[in-house]
Amino acid sequence: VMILRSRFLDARRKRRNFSKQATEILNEYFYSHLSNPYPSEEAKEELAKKCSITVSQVSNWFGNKRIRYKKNIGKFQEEANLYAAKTAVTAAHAVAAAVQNNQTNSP
Amino acid sequence: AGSQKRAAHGPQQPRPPAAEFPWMKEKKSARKAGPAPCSSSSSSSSLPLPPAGSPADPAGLAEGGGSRRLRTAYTNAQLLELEKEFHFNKYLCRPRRLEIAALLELSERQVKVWFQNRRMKHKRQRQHQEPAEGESPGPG
DNA sequence: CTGGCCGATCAATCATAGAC
DNA sequence: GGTCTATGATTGATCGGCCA
Repeated sequence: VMILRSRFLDARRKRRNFSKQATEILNEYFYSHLSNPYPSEEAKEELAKKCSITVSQVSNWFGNKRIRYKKNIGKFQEEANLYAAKTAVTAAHAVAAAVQNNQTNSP
Repeated sequence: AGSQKRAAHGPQQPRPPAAEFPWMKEKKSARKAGPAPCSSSSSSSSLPLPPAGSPADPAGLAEGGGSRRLRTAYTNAQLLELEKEFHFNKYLCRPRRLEIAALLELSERQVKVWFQNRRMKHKRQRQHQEPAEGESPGPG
């Protein structure tokens, strides 16, 4: 019975999935930073802007994504493959830049 | 000494990092949660009595390092009292906390945590209210 | 050294949207 | 119309840093 549902005041009553474009952007970031998928406050703001959602929603998305990913890595293999391929190109550029930076900055 | 990831050079290996990074390991051991608010005249379950829903009672087997304490589902009455107090002051002093804890049969720690989380939520709600003034629940 | 607060995060759960 | 999964939001509780 919905008698004391009590939750009738929560916002999660009616939620809507993010746009395909937003999910794409978030996933791209997530899988391109799989070694440390913890965007900074600034990065969150940037993502929020690009996805047309709030910073809190970005935080929620990453929080859910991290937990669900590690709880079922196998389930995300396909997705990981998909975005890994997409980010592979970008990664190559990043590596190149890193090498350049590494040479000019040796420990 | 940089922490470069061990990326195998497999041109024909579109295999994802599949590697398990530190963040994938579980954290927050989450040990205790209900240290019993030392109730003298209470032989019944000191734990937050489960509502009609009865969200299970795994607390029974929550001992020995390794067990995960489930999130305590506070009752409507407890939340009501906590919110009432929060409306009165956003911060609690120790004496007051003691009272609330005893009254709701919660530990001081739980009351403290509840207020902290509440304050954070309060702050968050202001963020979506200040930037935009036109707010209408719109029953539809 | 102790204790409270803040900010971020975790982990479980709620409630709904979507697939079948 | 109903079940099962995917997904966003909520929230009790923890971790680390800061400060008196």
